[in-house]
Amino acid sequence: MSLTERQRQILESIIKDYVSTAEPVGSRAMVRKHGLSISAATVRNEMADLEEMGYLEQPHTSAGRIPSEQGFRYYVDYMMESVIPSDAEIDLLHQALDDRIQEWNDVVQRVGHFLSQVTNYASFIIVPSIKLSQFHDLQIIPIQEGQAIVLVVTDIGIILHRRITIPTSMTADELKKVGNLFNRALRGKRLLEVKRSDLMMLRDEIKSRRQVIEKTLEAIDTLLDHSQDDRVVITGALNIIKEPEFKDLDKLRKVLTIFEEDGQLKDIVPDQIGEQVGIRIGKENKLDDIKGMSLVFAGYKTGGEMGKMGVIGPVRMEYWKAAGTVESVSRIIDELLSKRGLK
Amino acid sequence: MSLTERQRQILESIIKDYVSTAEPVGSRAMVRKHGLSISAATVRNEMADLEEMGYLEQPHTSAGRIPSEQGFRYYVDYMMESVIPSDAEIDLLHQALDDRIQEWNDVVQRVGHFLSQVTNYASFIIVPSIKLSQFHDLQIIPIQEGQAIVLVVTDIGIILHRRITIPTSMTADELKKVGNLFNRALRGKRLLEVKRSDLMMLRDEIKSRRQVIEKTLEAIDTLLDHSQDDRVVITGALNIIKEPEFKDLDKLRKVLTIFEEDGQLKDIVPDQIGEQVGIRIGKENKLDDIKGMSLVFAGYKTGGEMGKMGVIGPVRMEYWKAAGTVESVSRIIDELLSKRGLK
DNA sequence: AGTTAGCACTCGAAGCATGAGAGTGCTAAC
DNA sequence: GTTAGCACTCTCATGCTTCGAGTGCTAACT
Repeated sequence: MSLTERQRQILESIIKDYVSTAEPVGSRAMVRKHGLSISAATVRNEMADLEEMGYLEQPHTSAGRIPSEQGFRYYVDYMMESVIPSDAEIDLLHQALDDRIQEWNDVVQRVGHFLSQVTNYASFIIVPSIKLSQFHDLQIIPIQEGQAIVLVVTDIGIILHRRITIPTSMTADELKKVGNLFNRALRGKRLLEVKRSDLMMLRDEIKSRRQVIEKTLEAIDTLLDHSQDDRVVITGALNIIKEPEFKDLDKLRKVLTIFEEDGQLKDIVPDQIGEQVGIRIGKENKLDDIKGMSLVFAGYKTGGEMGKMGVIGPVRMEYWKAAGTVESVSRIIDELLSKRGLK
Repeated sequence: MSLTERQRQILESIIKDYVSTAEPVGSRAMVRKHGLSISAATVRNEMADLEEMGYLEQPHTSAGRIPSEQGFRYYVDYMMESVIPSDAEIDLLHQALDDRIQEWNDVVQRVGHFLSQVTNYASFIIVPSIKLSQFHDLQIIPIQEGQAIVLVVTDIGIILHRRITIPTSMTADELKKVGNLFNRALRGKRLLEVKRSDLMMLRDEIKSRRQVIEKTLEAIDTLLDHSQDDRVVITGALNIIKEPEFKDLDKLRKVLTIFEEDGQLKDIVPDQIGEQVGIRIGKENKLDDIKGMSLVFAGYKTGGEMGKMGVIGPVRMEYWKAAGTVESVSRIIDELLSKRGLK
C-alpha cells in the first residue's frame, strides 16, 4: 500500500515541522505555514489515512499529529535527501586534522567534536581494539642503568610503549638483538595472537637474554590488557540536554549514564556494518534504555579492521543532516587513514 | 561573638539533616529526630539567634531553617571532623593503582574514578603541564626506511613519542649520535625551556644530520604544542544530576558545560595550594557560574610541580566525607609518585 | 533568667474547577 | 474528490481553596 504524492508531501511537511518544533502539527497550522493549495479539511482526511497506515500518530485525540517511528522510517528509506556539510564545515574538519596530528587519540577527539558540533547531537566513535592490529616492529631501548623501554609499532603506525627493568649487564646491542628475535617471530601477526607458546623457542636463549624476553612478554601482555577491547569516545553528550524530550530528568539520567559507561554504547551499534550510513530509529534499537533515541552511524576502515562512528539523538532527529555529516566524515577518515599509516 | 555549646549542637544537627535531606529543617522535626532533651520552642529561640548571627537562613517565613554558607564555613572551620575512607575503600584504590599501571593517564583515570565514587560528587584532577617536566633522555629510533621515532623521557618517567621522516641514508648509529647531542644539550632542563636558540650550536653539523636535528626539534615542538597547558580530567560528572539543587535544567546545563570545557575548571581552583585540603564554599568561588557549588581540593607533588585534585558538588555537601577522602587520596598519590619515577 | 506550652499567623504545595485554544471527525454541500 | 461548518474533545493555564508544617510571640512555669 504505497503513498500518493500528496500523502508523501504531507508526511514530509509534518516531519520537518515536528523535528524543528517538537510540537504535534495540526492540519490548519500546517496549511497556513506551508502555503499549501489544499484545505485543512483535506489535509485532515489524508492525515487520518496516514495514521491508519501507521505513519502518523496522535498524542491525544485533540492534538495534532506527529510522525510515528514507522513514519520516520518511511521518510528515511524512500524520501530523504541527505544534506552534506557545507564546504566551510568540511574545511574546518580538514583543518582540525592537519598533518601534524599523529596521535590517533587526537584524531578521534577532533572528529568526534566535529560530528557533534555540526549535527548538534552527541557523537560516538568506536575504535577497534588495538589487539586486532598487526605487529609491525618491536624495539627495546635502554634509557638508563637497568631500565629500558619496549616500543611496539603496529601496522597503522600506532605506537605503544612500556618501561621494563633489565639486567644491568645488558648492552644496547644485545637488547637490539632480542628485539630482532621478537620481530622475526611476530612481524605481520595480530597482536591478539601473540601467545607465549608461539615464543617458546625464544626461551632457548642464554639466561640474561631470557630475562629480557620474559620482561618484554610481560610488557606486551600488559599493554594488551590495558588497551580495553574497543574504545568508545563520546563527544557533545550535553547536546541532548537541549532536546525537549529530555526535560524529564530521569530519562536524561538514563541516557547520560549510558554515555558515561562507554561499554554500553559499543553493544548498541550493530556489528555488521559497512561504510554505508545506517540508521536505527527508536525501538529498532535493541537496548531498552535507548529505545527512545535514534542512531545514525557508519563504519570506517582502519588497518583491516572496521571502526564505527556516528551520532545519537532523539527520534525526532534531523536525519538528513546527520546522515550527510556521518557519511562525509566517514569518507574523510578513510582517506586520511589510507594516506597515513606505515604501509 | 562565639557560639554556646548548645548552639553549636543545633547548628551541626541542622547541617547534618539538611545535607542528607535537602529540606529546610524545622524546630519540632529536629527535636523529634535527634531526641534532644530540650523543647522545640527553645530550639526556635536558638535558631532565631543563629539566624541573626548569619549562620542560618530561612527560605520563607514559614519554612524551616537551612544553614547559610557562613554556617557551613563555621562548621568546616571549627567543628568538622573529617571522615576518612574505610580500609576497604582504601584497599580498592591501592588495588586500582597496582604496580603494573605505568601510564600516567590510567593513574589519573582511576584516581578520579575513586574520588567520585567514594564521595558521590564529581571529581577533578589537574595534571600540571608536561612542559614543566624536566628533560631526561631523548632517543631517535629508526623503525623503517626513512622513518624514525623520537622518544622523549621526562624526569618522572613520562614517555612522549612522535614519528619523523629521516633521510634514507641515515644509519641507526648516526641517529643515536644525534640523540646524544640533544641529551648533552638538554638533560635536566625543563621541556618548556627547549628553545631553538639554545640549540644553535647543533646547526654546525653535517647536512644529513642537520635535517634530522631539524625534524627532531619540530617533533619536540609539536609534542609540547599538543600537550595543552594543564590537563583537567573530570570524572563522575553525572553525580551532580542526582542532587536536587540541579533539578532546574538550566543550572544543570551550566554546570555540565563548565565540566565539558575543562579549561574553565582550571581557573576555578586556587593557584597557591598546599597539600592541605582546601575548601571553597559557594560564593567564595570566583567564577559566577559556580557560586552555587563547593570545592574540596588538595595539591599533590609530581616531579617538582604541583598538581591539583578534588571534588566539586553542591554547597549542601558532605564536607566531612569529601575532605577526608581528598586528603587520603592526595597522600596516597604522593607516596605513589615518590616511589615511581626515574630518579 | 531561662525554658516551655499554647496559639494565631504565614506561606508553599497539592487538589480542583473553570475557561480558552487548538485540533479533530463528521456531515452536507460544492 | 474537495471543502466549509460545527459540535466535540482534550490539554494547559489560571485562580481558588484547603492542608500542613513551621514560625514568632506571649504568658506561665521552674
